[in-house]
Amino acid sequence: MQITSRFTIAVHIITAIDYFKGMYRVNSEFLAGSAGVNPVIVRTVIGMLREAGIVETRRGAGGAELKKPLDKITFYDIYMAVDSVNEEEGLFHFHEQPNPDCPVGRNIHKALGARLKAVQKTMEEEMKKVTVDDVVKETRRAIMEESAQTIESESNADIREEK
Amino acid sequence: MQITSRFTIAVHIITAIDYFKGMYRVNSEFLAGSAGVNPVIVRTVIGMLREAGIVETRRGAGGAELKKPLDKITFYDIYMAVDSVNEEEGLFHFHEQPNPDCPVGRNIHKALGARLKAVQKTMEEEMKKVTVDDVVKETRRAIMEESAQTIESESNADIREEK
DNA sequence: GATAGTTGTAATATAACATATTACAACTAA
DNA sequence: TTAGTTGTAATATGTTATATTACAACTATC
Repeated sequence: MQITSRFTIAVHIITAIDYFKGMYRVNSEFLAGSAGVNPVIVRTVIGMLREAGIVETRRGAGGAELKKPLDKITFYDIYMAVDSVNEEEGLFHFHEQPNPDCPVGRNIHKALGARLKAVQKTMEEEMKKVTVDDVVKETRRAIMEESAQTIESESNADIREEK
Repeated sequence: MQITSRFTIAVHIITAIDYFKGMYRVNSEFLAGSAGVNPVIVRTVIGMLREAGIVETRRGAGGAELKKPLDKITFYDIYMAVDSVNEEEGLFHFHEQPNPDCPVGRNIHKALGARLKAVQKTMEEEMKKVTVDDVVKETRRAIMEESAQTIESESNADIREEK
């Protein structure tokens, strides 16, 4: 099982909001086109990012913009914002009915649960060390290299642009 | 989304195999009763643990036993054995159709994927540090405390036993 | 202030996947 | 030979994520 794609969609959205700001009206339709998902999903994810104070949106006119500098938005912030993992249940799925009539069944949960929580914590701490800025910078670099190659190959000027 | 309960079931099974060895015939039915899951699930999980060289089973007579000492079985071993996370796809679910006509859409995957893989790696390294022995020891301690309390309270001798 | 375009959200549908269940052939200890 | 068990396939059920449809609330702009 995997952590919801809302997480990677959120990172994509934030990156795109930053990249296209000023160039396009960055609304849910536009972002949905970039990420290849449904506009309603984008609105849902953006709604969650808004509640977390990461983006700002406007009805009517449309368009989203960032409320925090990229290097202050960690993977953990996003992970929490989009409810990547159920708060109560945690990352690991427990089998729910260990037999209370069995000594192992009624006593393992505590020992196991504590250790799984610790593993999850380790992962989350690691996510605090990564920011969207890291992704944006590398993505921008990749885009530049891409166009550099196009020029290098002296092919022609049909540089593809997003619609 | 969560990591499959096969993982916690596997830890439970290994713990129970150790705890009840010699006392009961530890077959899939018995273990299913302890963990509160279907016997076929137990057989499936045990099958995966067998392929990983962690347990041994016998047809006919039934019963499973451990092939490795508890302190040599790490959470990571089990996590890998029961395919907790899809080998190719990883822990994080990527939105699969980022728009190739969009510079962000066709360039973000690499930067984002590398960082998610690193996070996953951190988690897995942490899982290598925990062994089933840790869980078994604490569970045994809990069981002892439990019966100590029963004696302490001088209630009576109706110490519950697994069926 | 009417209009056109957008967000926020509910309701529902579809798809994907995990777990449960049924069934039975292969096997083994006694 | 028998009784009991494993291994596994096939199928059912349940749960969750994502997609889709629909529309009221809202806002910039003409």
